[in-house]
Amino acid sequence: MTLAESNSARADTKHATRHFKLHSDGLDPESTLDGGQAFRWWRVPDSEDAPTYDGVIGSTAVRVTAVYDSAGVDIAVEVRSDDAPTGFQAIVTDYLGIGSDISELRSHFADDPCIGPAIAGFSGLRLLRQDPWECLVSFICSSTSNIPRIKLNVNSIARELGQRVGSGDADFTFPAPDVIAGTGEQFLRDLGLGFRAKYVIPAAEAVACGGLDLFALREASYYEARATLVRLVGVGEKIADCVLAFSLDKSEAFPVDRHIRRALERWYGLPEGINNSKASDFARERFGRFGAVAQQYMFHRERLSQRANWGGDHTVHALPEDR
DNA sequence: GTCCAGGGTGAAA
DNA sequence: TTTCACCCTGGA
Repeated sequence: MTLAESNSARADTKHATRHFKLHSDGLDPESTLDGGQAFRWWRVPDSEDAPTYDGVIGSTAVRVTAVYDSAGVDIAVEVRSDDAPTGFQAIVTDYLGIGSDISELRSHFADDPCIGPAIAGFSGLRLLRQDPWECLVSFICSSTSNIPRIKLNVNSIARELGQRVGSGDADFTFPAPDVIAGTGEQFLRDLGLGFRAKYVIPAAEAVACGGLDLFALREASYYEARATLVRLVGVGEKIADCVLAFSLDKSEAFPVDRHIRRALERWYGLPEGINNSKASDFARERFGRFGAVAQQYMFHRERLSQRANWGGDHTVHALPEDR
């Protein structure tokens, strides 16, 4: 759903349910919402017992909590905006990737040297289905950056140019392409985007004028969609693959960055120094339509292995267990 | 305080 | 195919 659609839907209902639960089959909010797919989710302080995140989906501010009950882990959603669009429960379900069958990934790759142990010990990581425009800008911002800074940049854009939809510090919509296009490169530089500012503006103009229809890429083939995205200045294969995987339904996309390349070299014997494009080809060949989710498990594992308290033996024992 | 790495890309060599 | 500049923030 586009921002415009969600805004018009919003006018229809003023009385959406403010609290609801979703059967998520064990979704883990931390790794899914704050694991590097999306950059506008914030951990609610002191929520160790029930990991809780605040964020905005479309034009609605929400609070997402992992609930542990007798039926297993489930997800509780609280609407923090004044109202929510019709069918908001379905919108959240869609956004969170609930319904994707993780058991199929397990059965196919249980014996995989890298992600086998990861999915055996930890099945809560899901692929989000984000808004393509926000996703595109987020990953343009990711170039030679780090996750804290990407979050800073993307949230600065929302705070300065989006509409307020809640009382929290980060409760803003992500601004539409024409709004961003109307500001200019210097404005984004002043927000701290650095050289990435000169990539965001042309992308915003292309989407705003209709020259680039991001939603149409959901219907296109993987290679066709990737070729389209890569035409944007500042969007190479890695960033295109992230947008394709996290917002455009391309489950075979396999973004390769320095971490993933290192993992592929270590676990699958790829020659050291192989270029990212070839590494991505190898992974797509190996993982097929599970590429995108496999890459997330790989990325998650690499991140954990770098944290001191997770040790460095890279075994299943170094991974968090299902609760 | 300094130093350095960080979910890359595009242009030049 | 390889090398380098591009911005600048957070953490060591």
